[in-house]
Amino acid sequence: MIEYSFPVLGQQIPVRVPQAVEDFQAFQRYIIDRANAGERVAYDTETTGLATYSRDFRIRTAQFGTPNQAWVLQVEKGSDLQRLSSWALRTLPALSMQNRNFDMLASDRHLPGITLEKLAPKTLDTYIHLHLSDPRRRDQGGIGNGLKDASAHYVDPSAPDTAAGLYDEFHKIGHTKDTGWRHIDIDNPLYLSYAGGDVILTSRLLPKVQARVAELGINPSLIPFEHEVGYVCALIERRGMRIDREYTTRLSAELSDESARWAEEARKYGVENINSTRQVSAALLGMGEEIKERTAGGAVQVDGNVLKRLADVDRQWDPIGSRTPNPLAMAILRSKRASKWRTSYADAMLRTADENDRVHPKIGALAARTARMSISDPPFQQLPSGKWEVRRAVIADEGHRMISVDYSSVEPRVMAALSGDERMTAAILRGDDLHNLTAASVYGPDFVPAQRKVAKVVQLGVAYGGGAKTIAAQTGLTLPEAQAAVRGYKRTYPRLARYIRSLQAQVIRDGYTLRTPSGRRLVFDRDAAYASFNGEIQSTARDIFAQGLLEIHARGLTQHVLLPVHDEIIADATDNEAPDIAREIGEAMTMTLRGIPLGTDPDVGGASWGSLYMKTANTMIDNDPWYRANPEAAHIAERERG
DNA sequence: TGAGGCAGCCAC
DNA sequence: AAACGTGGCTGCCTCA
Repeated sequence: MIEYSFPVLGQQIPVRVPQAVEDFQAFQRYIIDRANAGERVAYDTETTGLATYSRDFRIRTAQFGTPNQAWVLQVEKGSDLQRLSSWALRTLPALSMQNRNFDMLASDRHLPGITLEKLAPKTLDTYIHLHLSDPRRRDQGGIGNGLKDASAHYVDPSAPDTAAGLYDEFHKIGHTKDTGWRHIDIDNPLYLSYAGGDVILTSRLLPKVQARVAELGINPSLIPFEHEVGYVCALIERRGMRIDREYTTRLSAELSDESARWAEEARKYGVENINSTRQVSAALLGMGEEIKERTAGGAVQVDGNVLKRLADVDRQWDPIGSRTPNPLAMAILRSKRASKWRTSYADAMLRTADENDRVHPKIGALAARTARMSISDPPFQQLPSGKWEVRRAVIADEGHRMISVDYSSVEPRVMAALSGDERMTAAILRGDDLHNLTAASVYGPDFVPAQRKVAKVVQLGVAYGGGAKTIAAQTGLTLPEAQAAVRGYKRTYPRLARYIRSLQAQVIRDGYTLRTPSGRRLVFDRDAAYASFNGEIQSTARDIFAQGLLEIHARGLTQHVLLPVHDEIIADATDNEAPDIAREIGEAMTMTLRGIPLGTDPDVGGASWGSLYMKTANTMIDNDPWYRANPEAAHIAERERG
C-alpha cells in the first residue's frame, strides 16, 4: 500500500493508494463497512480534462473518502481498477460529490456498468447546498462555490489549495494548468495526495453546508428540487445534440473568408488588427470621426454601438441614411461578427463534437446568482438569433424535426404576479397587449407605434432596474421625455411602482438579501439594491422554468429534450410525433403563478434548429435539406408558418 | 510564456 | 436622485 497524507485542521489525514491484492481487499472492507453503516462517502474523479465526450477523455483516478481517510484508485492503470471503482459506486448506499454532474457523467460514460440513473438518487451535491446558501460567485462578493473556496470557508482556511498546488507541479514537468491534468505522472505523490484531499474536504464540507442551509431558513424542499433539476439536465447533457458536420465545416470556411475579406478592407485604412481597439479608435479619429464614448477604463470606446453610429446603420444593420457611412466602421463590424461566429460557435461545435457528431453542451443547472442556468462548451444559450445561419448547424436526430416551446412573455407576468398590480393583472387576464395599454395610458388613445415601442422599452427598463437615462439612450428620446415616460408607466401601474420601492427598502433592511417566493436566498451588492426587483423576477422565472422541466420529466418527455434556454425548451421528435410532442411539452410547462396563467408557445420546425429562425417558409424550404428531401413537407411548413 | 484583467459581443 | 439584470467566451494587452 502506498500511503500519503493530506493536512486538515492540523491533522495528517491518511490517503491510501492501493497497489497489491491485499490493498484492494482493504479497500473493499472500507467500502463494505461504510455500506453496512449506511455512511455517506465522498466521491471524486481526476480526469484528463473537462471535455467528457471528447475522444481522448479518460478518468485517471477515482477517489472515495470520509472525513478521516481517503482512497485513491488509479483507474487508468487497468480495467481491474475500473471495475473496482464501479463496484464501490454500486455498493455504497449514499454518496456526496462537489458539482456532481461532472463526475456522474464522466463515470456514466467511462466506468463499466455505471449509469446516471443509478448514481443520481443516492448522491448529494455540496455545490447545490453552497449555491443555496450564497448564490454569488467569489468576484461578486460570495465565498466562492468551488471546492477550494468553500473548504477554506467551512472546513479549514489553511487546507492546501489542491488545484493551485498542482499547477506548480504541472509547471515543473513543462505543462500548464490546462494540459497538466492529462500529463502528470499517475504516481506523482502530490497529485495523489491532493486527489485524496478533495474527497476528505468534500465529506467534511457536506454537513457544514447542510447546517448552513438550515440555519439560513432556506426552503428545505429546494434541496431535492435542485438535485432533481440537475439530474434532468445531466440526462439532457448526456444525450447531446447532433451537428451537421458538413454544413458547419463549410460555414466555418465561409466565415473565415468573410472575416479576412473585411479585415483586408480595414487594412486600407491603416488598421492591421481589427481586434485591437486601440488601432481601431486611432484610425477612426484619424479619419476625423468624433467619438465621445469612453470605456470604464477611460479608453475611446469602439464597441458595436459606436461603430454602428459611424457606419450609419441601425441595430439590425439596416442603413439609416442620416450621414455618409464610414467604410472602416462597417468593415470592422462585418469582420468581427464573422470572426465571432466562426470561433465561438462554428469551430466550437466542430471541436467539441463527439465521434457521432453530437455536441454535449455543459448545462450549469444552478449557475447565476439568480439561479438561472448557464450553458458552455459550446455556449448554446447565446447562438445568434437574428439570423439563422449558425443555428442551422444544429440538427435533429435522423428523421426528426426540431421543436421549440417557450413561455409567452413570462417576465411581465411574473412582474404582475409578484407585485399584485391590479391593472397589469387585469390586462394579462383579459389577454390585452400590455404595451398598448401602457402607451394608451401614457400618451392617450391615439398613441402612435413609436410610442408603443417606448412603452415596451420602459417595461424592460423597469424590469432591469434601469432609469430614464438608459431609456433615453435606447429610444432616442430626450431625458425629460424619457422621465415623463417612466412617470407615466408608474402612474399606469401604481401598485407595481409601490412594490418595487418597498422591496428595495426591505432588501436594505434585511442586509441586502431577499427571499424569493420559492424560498431561495438572493444576495445583492451594497450599491445595487435597485437590482433586487430584477433579481426577484429573474430568479422566480428560472424556478418556474425548472418546475416546468421537472413536469416534462414526470410526463416521460425528457428523451425529447435537447436543451434548456432560460424560458425555452429545445426538443425534437419524429416527423409524425413532433406536433403532439410539442403540444405535450407545452402543456407540461403550463402553470399559474398567484392566479396568473403562464402559457407556452409550442413551435415545430424542420430538420435544423435554424429552421425555427427562418423568416418565411420559402427561405426555410430553400435552405433546409430536410425540406428538400421531403417535398411533401413543404406544404406543411407553408401552412404552419404562413 | 502563462495567467488574468479589460474590452467587446453573443444570448435571454 | 439615480442606479438596466444574468451569463460564456475570444482576443488584446500587461504583469510577473
